[in-house]
Amino acid sequence: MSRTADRPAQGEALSRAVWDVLADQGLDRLTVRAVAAAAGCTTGLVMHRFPNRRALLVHARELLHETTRGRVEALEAGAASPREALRAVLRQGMAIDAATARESVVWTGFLAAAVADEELLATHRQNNRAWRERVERLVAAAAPEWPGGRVASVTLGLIAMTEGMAAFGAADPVAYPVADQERMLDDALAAYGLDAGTGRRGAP
Amino acid sequence: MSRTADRPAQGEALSRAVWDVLADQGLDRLTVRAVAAAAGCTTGLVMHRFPNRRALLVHARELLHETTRGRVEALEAGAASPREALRAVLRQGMAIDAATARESVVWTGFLAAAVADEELLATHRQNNRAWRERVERLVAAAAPEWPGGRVASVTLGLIAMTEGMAAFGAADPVAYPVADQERMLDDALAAYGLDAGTGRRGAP
DNA sequence: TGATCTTCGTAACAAGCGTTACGGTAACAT
DNA sequence: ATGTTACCGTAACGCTTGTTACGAAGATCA
Repeated sequence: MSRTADRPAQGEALSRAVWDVLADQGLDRLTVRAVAAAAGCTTGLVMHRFPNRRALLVHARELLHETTRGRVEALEAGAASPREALRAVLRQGMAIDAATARESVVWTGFLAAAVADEELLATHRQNNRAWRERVERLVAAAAPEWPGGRVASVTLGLIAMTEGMAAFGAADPVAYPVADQERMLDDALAAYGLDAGTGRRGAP
Repeated sequence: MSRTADRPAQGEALSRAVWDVLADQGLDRLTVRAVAAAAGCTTGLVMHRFPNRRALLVHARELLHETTRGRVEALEAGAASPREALRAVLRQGMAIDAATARESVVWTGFLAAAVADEELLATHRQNNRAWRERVERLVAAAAPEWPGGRVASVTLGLIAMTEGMAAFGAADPVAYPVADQERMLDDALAAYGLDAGTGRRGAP
């Protein structure tokens, strides 16, 4: 990287470098030197843009949050019905392509790192609760006649299921192909009475 | 630890030390010195019992596998019916007490470490596939009339759900109390037609 | 064109890591 | 009681890490 190309492109390259190292080397290998090597620069530039190593972590954490949030909101806005919106949002939470599989790996890494890091743990809880509330709104819109208790329980089942599936699929894509993941989701939605085909629960 | 107390007790204390460090300090803090400090000895003893750091990891990994396998087999053997066996086995996979929550933390740590460790990744896939096959047998026994495709899909939904629930519950026990986890599991089993109350699917 | 300032590469530091080698001490056999 | 053996604490090595300080090179403006 030459001297002073342009700031935003450099910042983006650095973000991608952080993301790359985190995704295919793990969180404990996210060293300043590894990020510099992935970005094609030296540690001087990295330490000039980030005050310390922790700033790299929180930056990647925000990157993960913004990426998923943007995709989820686009899917939610572009869905034809509440039930299709619910399905699309849950689907992107699994490991259905290279991007989501990488996100699952990074997410798992942050979850593991949150054990010994109070700040990462706090942001995890905040994002996770926001995610649950979002899916709860989608479930409530997909089944307006349900009482709150059922909405909460079904939401919990769905987000836990997709989260676990993302972990499984990312760690063993051969054993958990995309078609199996999608069938699992559709079967679960149908079992809960949330399949898009039938308009309301119990209707033919 | 005094000199030459007795070998098995010392080995067990060392195993517990490895487990403790792993559970409440994370995998990247699992250093030889940290294990020695947790066991109340020096690094000399640790390096005498384990050839290198990796041996600590594989030891803890086997410990995790043996612990869960023993508990699962005991629950399966002591269950009154196939459906109760299924429920009991799935229930222990969530974060329902201090022990299972710790196991979930350790499991997440190993999953995150498997990103950059081919051997850990291989053992993860092996254990995970064995786990899926076990639950598939339980589901098939709980619903003998189901075709294989439905057994596989429902099994996948159940193991993904409990795995994600374990991760959520371990990271945020306040937001995911045990009662909510159990209700989620029971609601899911009922939605799939696997609740213990009704003998067979659709029967009153 | 030359002064100045921002930008970033280079180099070094202390700290912590895995690992190894060595010496001392407890246990055991005779 | 004494020699032998196995066990384990001590200390050091080389390596990697985060972090800091310094200097050079290009951009900016007069």
